[in-house]
Amino acid sequence: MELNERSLSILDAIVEGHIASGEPMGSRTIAKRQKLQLSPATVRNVMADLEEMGYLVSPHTSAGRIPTDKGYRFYVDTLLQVRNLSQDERSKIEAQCRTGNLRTQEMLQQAGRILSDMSNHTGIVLAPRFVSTVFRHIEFVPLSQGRLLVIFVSKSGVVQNKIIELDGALPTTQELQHITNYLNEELSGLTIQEVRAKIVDQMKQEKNLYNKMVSGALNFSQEVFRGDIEDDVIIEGAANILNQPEFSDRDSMKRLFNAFEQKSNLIHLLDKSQQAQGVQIYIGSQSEYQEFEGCSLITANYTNGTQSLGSLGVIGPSRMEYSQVVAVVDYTAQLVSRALELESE
Amino acid sequence: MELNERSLSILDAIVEGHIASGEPMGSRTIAKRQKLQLSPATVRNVMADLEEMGYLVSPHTSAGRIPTDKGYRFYVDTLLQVRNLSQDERSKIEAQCRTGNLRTQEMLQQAGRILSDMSNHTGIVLAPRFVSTVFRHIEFVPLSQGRLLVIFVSKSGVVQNKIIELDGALPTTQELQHITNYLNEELSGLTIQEVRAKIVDQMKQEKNLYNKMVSGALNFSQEVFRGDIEDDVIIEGAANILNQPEFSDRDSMKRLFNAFEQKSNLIHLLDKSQQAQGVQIYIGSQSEYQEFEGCSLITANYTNGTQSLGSLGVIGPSRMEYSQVVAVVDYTAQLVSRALELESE
DNA sequence: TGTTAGCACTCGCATCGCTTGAGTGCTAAG
DNA sequence: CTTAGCACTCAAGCGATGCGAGTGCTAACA
Repeated sequence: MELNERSLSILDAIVEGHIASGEPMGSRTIAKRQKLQLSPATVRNVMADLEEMGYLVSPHTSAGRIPTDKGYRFYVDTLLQVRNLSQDERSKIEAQCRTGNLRTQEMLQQAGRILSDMSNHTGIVLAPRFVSTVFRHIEFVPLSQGRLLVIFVSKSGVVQNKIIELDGALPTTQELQHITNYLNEELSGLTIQEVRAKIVDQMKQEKNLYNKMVSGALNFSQEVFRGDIEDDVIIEGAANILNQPEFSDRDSMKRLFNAFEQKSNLIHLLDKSQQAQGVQIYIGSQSEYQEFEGCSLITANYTNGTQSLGSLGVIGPSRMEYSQVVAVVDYTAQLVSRALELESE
Repeated sequence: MELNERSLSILDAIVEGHIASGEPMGSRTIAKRQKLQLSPATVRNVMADLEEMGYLVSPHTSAGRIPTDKGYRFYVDTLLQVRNLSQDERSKIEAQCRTGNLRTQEMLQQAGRILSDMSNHTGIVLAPRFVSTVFRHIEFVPLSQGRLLVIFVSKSGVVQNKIIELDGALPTTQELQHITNYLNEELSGLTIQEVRAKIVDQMKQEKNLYNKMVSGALNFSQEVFRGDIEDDVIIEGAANILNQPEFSDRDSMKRLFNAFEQKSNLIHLLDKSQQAQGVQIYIGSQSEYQEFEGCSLITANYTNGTQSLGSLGVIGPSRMEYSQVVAVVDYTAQLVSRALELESE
């Protein structure tokens, strides 16, 4: 079934009207604000069709219509006109985004705050995924009881650390120094993924050489780079959830806040979006996670010029001003990309 | 005005009853549950007195009485019987608190989660204050554009980093190596505060020596240790706020969540409690911050055996089971202290 | 003098019935 | 195909009412 010009225009008016007012839209209201002069009755007929096709529902018999998830989906895919940010808004974002000599982590946090402020929803940022960051520097600090603190620095200046526990003897300070030098020289400039591959590769080659020093270092390195460092999600403005009338019932609020605390599902979604180009929009249950029922998630990936590093976005009720939020997310992602590009020169 | 035995007992019953049920307590209810057999009328008389003295209020004419902040204060100071944790609860906390080879940061986060879970409120942990941690190790990683990444490791294994921007020339790799060695040898084992003092001290001494190498290093070090690294607050279970009927209105929820996001006031309170010994209880507006109206904060400091490092606690509505929460906070602080004690051996 | 029973009074809250108005679907005429 | 008209539905607001929990006061009692 095709949607003709008129249906599109009416659907558009309903979605935008509902986004603006929060109320169900009635035929009269739509008929009034419509350019093409139509009577309420006609609008009602079209609305009935749209409801049948699953784009609209009415919350109860004598109320107007509101968009379904499918309706929103169609709207953002087909009807949405992304507005341009005003000069004012741009410079506001830029001013906030002054990287100065912020650490990358702080810069990303700042980005999250901007997303939250400018959208009035919740801003989220997936920090550069550890396994795909470019390795710059490694350092070891012996702790007590055979435990070794390993500090990684990525090319973009993100610091991560973990503790490894050694069954055997702790390397001597000197050995450690050698290993540190070796790793810093050999592995700098590779991503963690590549580092892992390289270690395995070299272990094969060295196998028969019996170069004790190197093979010891390799064994040790494998230990160091094994296992995951948890990925970091930055969430800013979660309290804005409380402003949204759609989340007035405790349950959905609780669900959302739990999702924020658990993070794992959020990471999964953001990760998916990191692998895509440009702005992605996930709507309600289509995002496959129950927690996000009634929510939309607007994300974009950011890069260092060549490679996608992470993603950022906004989460809020399905009824949000997509036009505004998409623009903000897009622009913020661009700024972050630019900052990281400079950073990693 | 003195409170006699009977008044105390009645106040106690009112506070505990209200904590348990959430409802205002009427004279009949109290008269029933009372050991000393009294008629409702007598109880009413006493209640009227207690109200006059500011320990109770009635939300409206025909409702029972609820405790005021002053009432709660009196209750926790005088009447509260801290219950002992059951073996079950203890081992539950211990099991969760398994330090394993967690990093200190993770261990503290875990503690926050326990506090939240066991109390059904929000758990907060003030990580060891940076300026009073014992310095173990420092490392420099040059970044692009004259910026230098400085990584600090404290004795307890907490990693902090910051970026400094150098106006002048970046030291050469070799100079940096020297400075690193110098700092690691000279300063290891001091707190950051002491480090700062020592640098200033040495600068005075070296002033006339024209030992270029050392004075260069000192100048540089001063730069490195200048300024603050923000203190870290871990907040777990913020969503539990949503379970509390007392925060059902949007406003107070919003206030609280904003306080969580801003953190600064929370840090201030926790810091105060870090300097005290044992369990502290702040009630409602007595905590001097408006955001925490209607809230109580129960905290305890933790140590590494010799020195107070930070503090942790639970924040929730004034109407909370103090008896339970105080026990949990106390025990968790003990466990964390013990873990850090081992750590820093 | 302190305690208690009794009683009148207050007030929040839930319930019920009513009205109102927004909105719909259907039908028949243009 | 569009539109006017009409009967119908239903949420929401409003006022009246009754109920019950709880109080304060007074007078009687130990």
